[in-house]
Amino acid sequence: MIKIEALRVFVNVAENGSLKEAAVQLGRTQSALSMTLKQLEDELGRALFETDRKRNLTNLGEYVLNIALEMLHQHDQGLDRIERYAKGKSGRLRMASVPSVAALLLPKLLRSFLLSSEGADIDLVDTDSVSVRDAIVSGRADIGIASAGEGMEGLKSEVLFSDQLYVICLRDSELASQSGMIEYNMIATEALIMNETLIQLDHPEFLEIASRSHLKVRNILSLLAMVSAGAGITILPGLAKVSLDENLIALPLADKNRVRQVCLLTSAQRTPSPLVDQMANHLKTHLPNMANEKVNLDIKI
Amino acid sequence: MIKIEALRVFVNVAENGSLKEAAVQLGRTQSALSMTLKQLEDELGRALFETDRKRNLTNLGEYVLNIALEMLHQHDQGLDRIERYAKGKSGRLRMASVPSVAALLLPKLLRSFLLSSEGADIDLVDTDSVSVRDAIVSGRADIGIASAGEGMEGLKSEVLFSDQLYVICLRDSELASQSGMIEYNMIATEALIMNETLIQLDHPEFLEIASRSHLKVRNILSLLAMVSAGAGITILPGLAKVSLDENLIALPLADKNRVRQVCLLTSAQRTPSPLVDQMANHLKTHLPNMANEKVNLDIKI
DNA sequence: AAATATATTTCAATATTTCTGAAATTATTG
DNA sequence: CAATAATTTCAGAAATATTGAAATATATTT
Repeated sequence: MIKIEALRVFVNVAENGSLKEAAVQLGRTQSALSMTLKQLEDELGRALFETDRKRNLTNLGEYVLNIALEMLHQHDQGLDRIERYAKGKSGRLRMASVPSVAALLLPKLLRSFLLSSEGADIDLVDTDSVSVRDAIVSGRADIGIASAGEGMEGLKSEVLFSDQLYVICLRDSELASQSGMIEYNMIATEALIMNETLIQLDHPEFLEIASRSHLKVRNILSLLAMVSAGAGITILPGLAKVSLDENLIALPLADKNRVRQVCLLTSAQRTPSPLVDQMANHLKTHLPNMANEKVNLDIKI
Repeated sequence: MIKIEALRVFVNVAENGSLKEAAVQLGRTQSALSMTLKQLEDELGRALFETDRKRNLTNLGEYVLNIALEMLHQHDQGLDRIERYAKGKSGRLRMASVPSVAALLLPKLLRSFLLSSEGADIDLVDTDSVSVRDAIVSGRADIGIASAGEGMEGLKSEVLFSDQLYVICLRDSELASQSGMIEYNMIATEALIMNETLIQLDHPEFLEIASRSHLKVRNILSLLAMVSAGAGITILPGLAKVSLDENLIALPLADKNRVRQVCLLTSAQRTPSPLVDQMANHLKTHLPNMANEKVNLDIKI
């Protein structure tokens, strides 16, 4: 059986025109190469070189050189593809993320990820947490970033970071003049504009306030515009408040138990592709710090 | 280092969904395959199958299966091409032959040769012996069939068969009524039409006769037409006389020493391609018999 | 053309890799 | 949960590949 390594030896010797040189390059003895070539010639039934000096190829040698070059190229390329894929450096990765993370943290994170993995294709979709979970369960996405929630059927979830909640109101409002954390009773009389994050909040006092709200806005820009226009106040996770209008202010909520848990989601059924693992690790090691930096940086402003 | 044989094992196991089956097909023990796969997974750093039962592939397994199938196909095809070429079953072969052999013997011979060697391309050119030799020396042809002659510089030559010479004359001529072999003195008074073969004839008596000839015709059909028309007689090798006109007859020449030697010619410089060797062997084993059959068959008619 | 230098092959010992058979372990199925 | 089937593990055996030294062959120089 002709071995690919024998062809590699032959190509090397043929291109060097000498066993000696090839032996150095391949890190083997002359005699090892000599025997390999002999065996190859035996298997072909004819000589590959005109004399035992390896300067000139026979007709067969020329032919084998051509084919072998092609074979080795294809072979090495195939192995490279397999190895890159196995190391999570190539492949297709479909991500789904809530908008705040997608907009504020992922751009920088994905840039660094793509630098280390030439050949990876990433599709990023941003939607609300429910849709993110659904995308993972149904197989439309490989990896998700969303707040913790019910319906964890078939999902593997891991907390990436916790996001403190803030009350967003007009800078010149009465509420803004309060010092310290905001207790629920302090916003009991305010008009609360609901949003997706708040649906998870289950503190009894809050539920009471929420039940009196008649406005729910999904899109963050619209939500903040509403607050700017004096339509009421809202509550948002720290990340979502990074670029507030001049006339708005974010006041930390006193209830430290009710925070948004931002989770990494993957399918519990299928084994992750190497690229998914790679990305999961990348997210787990970098996202928490990035989130903290982002939120703290903003607080100081 | 990932070995091609490990990929072959993997593909076989993945397609069978079981080690047991694959072990039978590959003629190896289960444990051998198990170890090969383990080693492959170690090299990739991750599992190829979901469990140790080989029914379901991981994401990586699927990917490797696809690439490996392609790699194995290319590899096996490459080896096949090399082996076919080495065995003289493929390649390009340029032949040059004198017309008599090309027209009477080669059709059948090439047909049988091509049957045993799918993938061989043959170019056949027919010209006179001098041009055949030139084509070989100059590298325009790989193998030649021509009568022996001077200018053997750079040529390797081997006699394939000897061709008895015949006098060709009108059936109702005076010469035709002679019984037995034809001696030179019997044609001394005839008008001799020269042709390429006769240039090699160096018997003194013949040279004398030839010196009185004023007509040389190269093309055999024209030559025979001349004789038919009563322009004179000529002398041809046995092979050339296989399909004489009704009104012509071939009489064997008495001078047994002056025969046409039909030779196999190859270059003495370059090593022959496997296909050249193959064809040379084919010619050496089959042409002599075919030539005899052809000539004898004709004599009985 | 002999002498010297260079390259390759050969050979037997050794190292490495691969394979096997039996026992142990792990999944699957009724 | 037992019974069966499949796979893994392990140590020894077999097959392959590699080495170093000597022999042989080929180039170069004088």
